[in-house]
Amino acid sequence: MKQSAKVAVSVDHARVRLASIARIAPEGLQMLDEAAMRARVVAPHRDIVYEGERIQQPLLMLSGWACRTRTLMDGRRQVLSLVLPGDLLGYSAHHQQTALASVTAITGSVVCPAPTFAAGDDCLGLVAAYAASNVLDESYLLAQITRLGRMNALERISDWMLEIHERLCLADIISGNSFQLPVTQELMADALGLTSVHVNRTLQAMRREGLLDLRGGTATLLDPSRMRAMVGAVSSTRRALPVER
Amino acid sequence: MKQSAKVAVSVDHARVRLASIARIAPEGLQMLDEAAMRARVVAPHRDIVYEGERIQQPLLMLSGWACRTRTLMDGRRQVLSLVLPGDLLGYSAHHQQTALASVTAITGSVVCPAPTFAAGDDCLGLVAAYAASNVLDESYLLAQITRLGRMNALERISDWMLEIHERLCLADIISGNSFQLPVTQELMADALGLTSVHVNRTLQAMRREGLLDLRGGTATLLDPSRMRAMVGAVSSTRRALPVER
DNA sequence: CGGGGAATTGAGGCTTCTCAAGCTTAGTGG
DNA sequence: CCACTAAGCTTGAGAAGCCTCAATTCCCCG
Repeated sequence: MKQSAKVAVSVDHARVRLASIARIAPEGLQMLDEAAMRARVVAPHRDIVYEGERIQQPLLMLSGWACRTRTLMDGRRQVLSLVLPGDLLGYSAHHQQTALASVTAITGSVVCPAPTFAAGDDCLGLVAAYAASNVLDESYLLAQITRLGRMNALERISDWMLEIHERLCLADIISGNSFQLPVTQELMADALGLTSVHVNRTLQAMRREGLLDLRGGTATLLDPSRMRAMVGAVSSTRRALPVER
Repeated sequence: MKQSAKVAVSVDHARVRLASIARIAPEGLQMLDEAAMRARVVAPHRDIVYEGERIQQPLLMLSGWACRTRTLMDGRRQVLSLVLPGDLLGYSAHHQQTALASVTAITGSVVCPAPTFAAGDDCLGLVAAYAASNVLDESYLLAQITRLGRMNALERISDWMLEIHERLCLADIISGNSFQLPVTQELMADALGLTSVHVNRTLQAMRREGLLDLRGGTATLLDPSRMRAMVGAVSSTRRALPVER
C-alpha cells in the first residue's frame, strides 16, 4: 500500500451507499474497513478491469469515477455506465467468467476486493446489499437504453445528470444541486451517443434556458424539477429501491 | 392448466438453452419437466410481468417471444430486450423487489415458475445455469446500449439480427440462416431506437444489397459473414460464454 | 368480400454529424 | 516569468441521416 500515501483511502462513501440500499450489521460494515486495507490505487485513464480478462474476485469502488466502455473495431466508443463510489464490479459474474467490458478510471480511483462469503451465510447483510446493488445497476442499464433509444440530446443530458445527481446523493457524496463532474464533453458524448460538438451546443442551450450550468468541472442543476418534468422518465433508484428510504 | 390444451407445453428449447450454458445433472433437467406442469399460457400483447409489480418468483420462458419494455410519459416506447425460450425473468431480483420493466408477450407464450433451491444447494447445476443465463442477459443489454449509442440504422438491424440468430441457435430453435421473426417493423423500430418508416427503408436497402431478406414473418440472413464484418462488434454469446462450446 | 393492421411510398424538415478552424486553459520547460 | 504545448472547449458552415406527416397499397383474417 505504498501508493496510498498519496490518496486517503476512505470507505465512507461506499459504506453509506451500501447501507442506504440494505440493512447491514455493524460487523458487516467493519468488514469493509478490513477489505480497504487491501485497496489498490488506479491512475486516471488506466483500466481497472480489462475486457475479456478472467474475473478473479468482485471489486468494490471506494473512491473516484470510472466508466465501463465498449469499443467497436473502427474506434467508435460507447460508455456503458459510470462506476461511482460504493459500486461493485464483477459481482454477478465472478465464477469462471470473463469481464464483459473494460472498466477505465476517469479520475484517480481506489478499489478494493469486495468482502465475500460462503453462499447462504449472510448474517451481516452484505450479500443482500450486493444483490440490491446489482438490481440498481441493471436499472441504470435499462435507463441508459431508454435514453439512447428514445430521447433527444437535451433529454439525454438532463436524464443523465439527474441520474448522476441521485447516485451521488445515495453515496452521500453531495447534498445540494451542485457537484463535481470530472468528465470531458467528449466522454459525455460517448456516454450519450452523441458527438462532443453537439454536446457542447446542447449544454450552451441548457445554460441559456436556465436548466443546467456546467463549467470548470462543476455541474449545477439550476432547475431540477423542470428537468425532471422534461424527461418523462421515472428515477431508476426509485424503481429499484421502492421500499427503502 | 386448461388453456394449455391449445398450446403444446414443451420444455425442449428451454432445456437445451440451459444445458448449453452450464452443465446440468439429469435430475436437474427433470425438475424442468415438473416445473412445466405449472406452466401458464400468455396471449399475444398480454403482459407477463407488470412494471412495478412485486416479483413473486422467477419465471422461465418455455416457448414464444416476449419483450421487456419501458414507456415514457408521452408514449414513446423502448424495447429493452427480447425474451426467448429458455430465458429467465426476474431471477436476479426476486427478493423483495419490484419489476424494473414490463414484459409483454409478442406471440402466444408459455412460462412456468423456475425451479428454485435453497442457496448453496446446487448439486444439479441449475443455479449455475441461472447465473450463466444472467451474465448472458447482461451481455445482451450491453450490446443493446452499444447498438443504440454508436451504430447507424443499417448496423443496428444487422447486429440485432445476428444476435437473435445466435440466441435462437443456442436454444436449438433453428439451425440454418433462416428463421421465423414474429415481429412487426414497428416493434423493431422500438427496439432499435428508430421509426418504423426508417426501419422499412433500411430493410429494403438491405434486401437490395443482398444482406437480409425479411418477408412474411421469415428472416433470412443472406450473407452473415458480410453482416458480421460490417458490424464491428463481437458476439455477445462469445463474450459471456468464453469457455463452453 | 370487407375490415384492419401492417407495410410501403413520397415530400419536406429538423436534429445531429462532419470537418475544420480558432480559442481558452493548465501544465511544462527554458 | 514567459513562451510553448496539448488537451479541451467553442464556433461556423454544410451535409447526411433520420423523422414527421400523410397517403396508398398489401395482406391476413373473419
